[in-house]
Amino acid sequence: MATSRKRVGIRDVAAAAGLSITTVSWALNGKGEVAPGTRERVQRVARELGYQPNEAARALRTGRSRILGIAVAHRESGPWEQTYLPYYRSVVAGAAIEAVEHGHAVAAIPVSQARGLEVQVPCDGLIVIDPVRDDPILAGCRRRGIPVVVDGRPLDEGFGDVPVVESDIATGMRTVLDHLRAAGAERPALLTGAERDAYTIDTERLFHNWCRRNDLPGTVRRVRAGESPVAAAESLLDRGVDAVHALNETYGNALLAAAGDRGVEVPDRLRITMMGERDPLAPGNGAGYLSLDPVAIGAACVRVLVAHLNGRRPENVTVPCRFIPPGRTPAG
Amino acid sequence: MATSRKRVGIRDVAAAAGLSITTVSWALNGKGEVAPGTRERVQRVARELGYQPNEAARALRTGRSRILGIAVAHRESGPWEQTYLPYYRSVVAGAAIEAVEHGHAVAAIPVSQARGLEVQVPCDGLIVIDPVRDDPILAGCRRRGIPVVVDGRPLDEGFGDVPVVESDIATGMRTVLDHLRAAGAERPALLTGAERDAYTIDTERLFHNWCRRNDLPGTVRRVRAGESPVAAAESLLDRGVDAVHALNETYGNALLAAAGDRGVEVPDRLRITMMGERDPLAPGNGAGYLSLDPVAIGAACVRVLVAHLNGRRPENVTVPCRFIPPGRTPAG
DNA sequence: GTCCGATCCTAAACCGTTTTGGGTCGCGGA
DNA sequence: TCCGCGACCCAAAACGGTTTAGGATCGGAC
Repeated sequence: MATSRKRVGIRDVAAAAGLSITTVSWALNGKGEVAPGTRERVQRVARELGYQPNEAARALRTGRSRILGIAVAHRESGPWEQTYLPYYRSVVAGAAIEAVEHGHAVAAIPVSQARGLEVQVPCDGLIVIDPVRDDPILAGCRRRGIPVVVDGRPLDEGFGDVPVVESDIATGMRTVLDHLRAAGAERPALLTGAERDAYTIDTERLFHNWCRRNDLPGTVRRVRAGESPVAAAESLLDRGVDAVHALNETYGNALLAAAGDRGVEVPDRLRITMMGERDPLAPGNGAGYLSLDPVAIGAACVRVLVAHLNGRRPENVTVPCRFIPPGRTPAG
Repeated sequence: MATSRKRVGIRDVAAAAGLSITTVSWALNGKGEVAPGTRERVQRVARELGYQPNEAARALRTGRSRILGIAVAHRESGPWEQTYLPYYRSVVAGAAIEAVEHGHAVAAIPVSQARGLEVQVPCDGLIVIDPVRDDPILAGCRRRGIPVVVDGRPLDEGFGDVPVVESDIATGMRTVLDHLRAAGAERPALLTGAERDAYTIDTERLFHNWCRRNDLPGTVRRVRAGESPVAAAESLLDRGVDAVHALNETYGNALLAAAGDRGVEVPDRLRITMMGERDPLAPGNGAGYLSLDPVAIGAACVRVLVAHLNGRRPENVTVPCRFIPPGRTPAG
């Protein structure tokens, strides 16, 4: 073993087969005109020598690295990790699985608020999740001319040409709120956050509109920065609401905890729904879940990006949410 | 806008600055001897021109792509998705966050049982999760001479030299079982699976040993292939056990469901623990969790791999598990 | 016999960097 | 004056593939 220190390159294969490197390249990649017998022989020799093409060289020449970058925010603090990180993970997983169908791999590239992409890697296109205002990544990609798709409505003007993959939270919110109402809600509430991102703003707006349309009083409680979500949940329950939708799983769990503390039965006396992932097979906890279906979103991003790479005109996509109604409560 | 169709390369910067490309490369990368004023000027020109180096070319020349591959299994079927996929996601997330500290990105590369890596990308090293017997990926990496680290004991002989990152389930299982005993268990049981992988085998062995050491009768129930986990859980409860540890979250959830069905209170009349992730902030469901801490494992894999890349002798690492004791049950 | 197209193959250019091995210049010491 | 030396910079050679442009061979049609 350890036949030689150097890696075996296409030249070695050509020499061993007594052919030119062009012919070897053609034979292995199925291009050009090569006699069937020759092709077969080349493949056998390559296999015997254990030849593996240098992907960097190939990427340089062809301009394609077969890598799709996905910019994942890299904050470690507090509630963020509870709510967004799981989302990102699932998007990456969905993207990775879809990408392989198109011959690509997915590279998770951490980004920081300040510097944008933390590390430069060769990639054919980039998926940007939740772009921020004046997003340095979008600007960078535009400069470098690499195709982008964003998940979540971009806040900046001037990026009207980048394709967008979005969750259909309009329909999702309607489903959830209709569910709450059908379950008997008369005083619905929303437990939301102080952050003014597109998702929060949209959720609040949809809640307001739904309440107005249904002629119901809508209570909105924002968890202030630094405030304990459980405390906020308790103060909300004090206001006599009978159904609450939570912006994310952190807030939803806070509601469940607050309800548990004061012995309010879920979902019989208090209906709770929240945005978040939930394993449908896990024992129910009385709450309903509206899942953004991040795996589907990741997959959709990849499809749009690959279409873009292949020169097809990319189109915006909306991904339906999944509603998981409350299951049976555990332990009786 | 659209000043030119071609991307701006280092030659353009050199021309604009009236220097050679060598000097530009040195100025931008902080190598060689360049007059401070010149360096500054180059940086300014490069910024003005929006120069971004071609990473593929750089990777070809330097032999480093700054990408760490992570081979994630890509099966979609049944219980696998419930238990292993979340684990992989978290490993990838942990690896990505750690990798950026070392200037690398992490590429998730799906693998198939048959073909091994599904797509070839340039990467400096590879993390292989749960290597299988006669693993084609390990063999491929050995041929190509690219560094590997595996998570989970490799089953093959002949790979004694690849560094291993492992969960310390020996200590973890002791913690869990000691917890069950302290909570009053007298007839402990293990709900395990039919798969004969290293993790299952080890878990069963550790359970047996612990029971023998503690002079307690140990009941083992394997969920057969195709059998419903809930049915298996019920048949186990029929045997009069008072504490059960489950191999994974699927089985643990089945136990919770079975207990709920027959009105057995958890954890008062039946103690349940399981391997699996659990958000410590989520409302408790009465079960204890032993987390493999996949985020920490991903991070450890990256550290070991980077050490390997930098020529340091890589060492095996064991990552402690995290035990999350049962929280309060929801809704009272 | 010559011309032609089909078929198989080759030499060389190319992709955009990094790195090697000097080259030039000005200055101080012998 | 000449040499050595440090500081600064440059031309050209890698890196390892893919692709282009073209050369050789051969059978068949005229």
